[in-house]
Amino acid sequence: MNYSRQRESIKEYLMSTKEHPTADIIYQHVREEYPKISLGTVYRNLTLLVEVGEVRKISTGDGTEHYDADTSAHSHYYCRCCHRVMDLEITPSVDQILAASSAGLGTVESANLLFTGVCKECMESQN
Amino acid sequence: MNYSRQRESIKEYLMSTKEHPTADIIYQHVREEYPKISLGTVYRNLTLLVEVGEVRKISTGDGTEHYDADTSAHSHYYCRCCHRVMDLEITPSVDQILAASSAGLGTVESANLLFTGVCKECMESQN
DNA sequence: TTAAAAATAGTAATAATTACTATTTTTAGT
DNA sequence: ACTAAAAATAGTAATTATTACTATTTTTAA
Repeated sequence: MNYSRQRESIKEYLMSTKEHPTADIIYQHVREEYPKISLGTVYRNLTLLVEVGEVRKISTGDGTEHYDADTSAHSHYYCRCCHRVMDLEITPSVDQILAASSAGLGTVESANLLFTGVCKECMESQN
Repeated sequence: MNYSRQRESIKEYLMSTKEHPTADIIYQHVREEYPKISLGTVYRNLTLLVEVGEVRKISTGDGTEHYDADTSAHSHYYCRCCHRVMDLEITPSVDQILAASSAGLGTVESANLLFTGVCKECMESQN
């Protein structure tokens, strides 16, 4: 994998935010630095970065994928109302991961725990 | 929500399988009983059933959603090679769920733990 | 039995993502 | 620095999953 400024910019933006943005949001931001970048480039690089483990993909089921440059073990909280993804410090316990990998299933490359609910802000604006 | 034979057939098929099928697979199966059912009907009913809590949606990030009529607390193992979703008996611990709901985030309606890796069968066929 | 409400089939539309290709950028060796 | 091969890009077209729309059919409750 060769260096590319566009990929660096994508990484930089992702590392600077805690928003767990979608490909399109990332595109909009990177466009400020590289106005000619194409959405395909964003997608291709996100896929690459996920493959080499520098970025995490978060699937909430809301119709589009979210991305996170924080690859440390942590979980997420998804609000089905405002569609935001927030960090949680808790992580799947080692017990659980071991139970899975020793269950004879195969390799376990990642374990993601996703909580879904309605966040405080959304409840206050009574949706 | 009124009764419909198509919705019953969807539920019936989902309850009969452990395959965690996608909307399209469900469509193909229900079509054997109701050849005129449309894919839109499958989608609409799946969305409804998820809303009332009779069906679980499983987002693996493989480009399409998977569905499961087993709503008991359990986790899943996803093989990124053959794209199958398998059941795991382990569930997110009560501690984790409480930690999340008491973290002042909002309501916690569901907690899903998803393991991803390469399953035994796929490793044997050396992919 | 009947009329209102809900659901359906069939089709069109949308939105996210991937594929393709000619051009540009990066890299490794000179 | 110079250059050729390899990799990456922009721009666009194509694909795929999902949703929206509408005229017709089914379900339900009186």
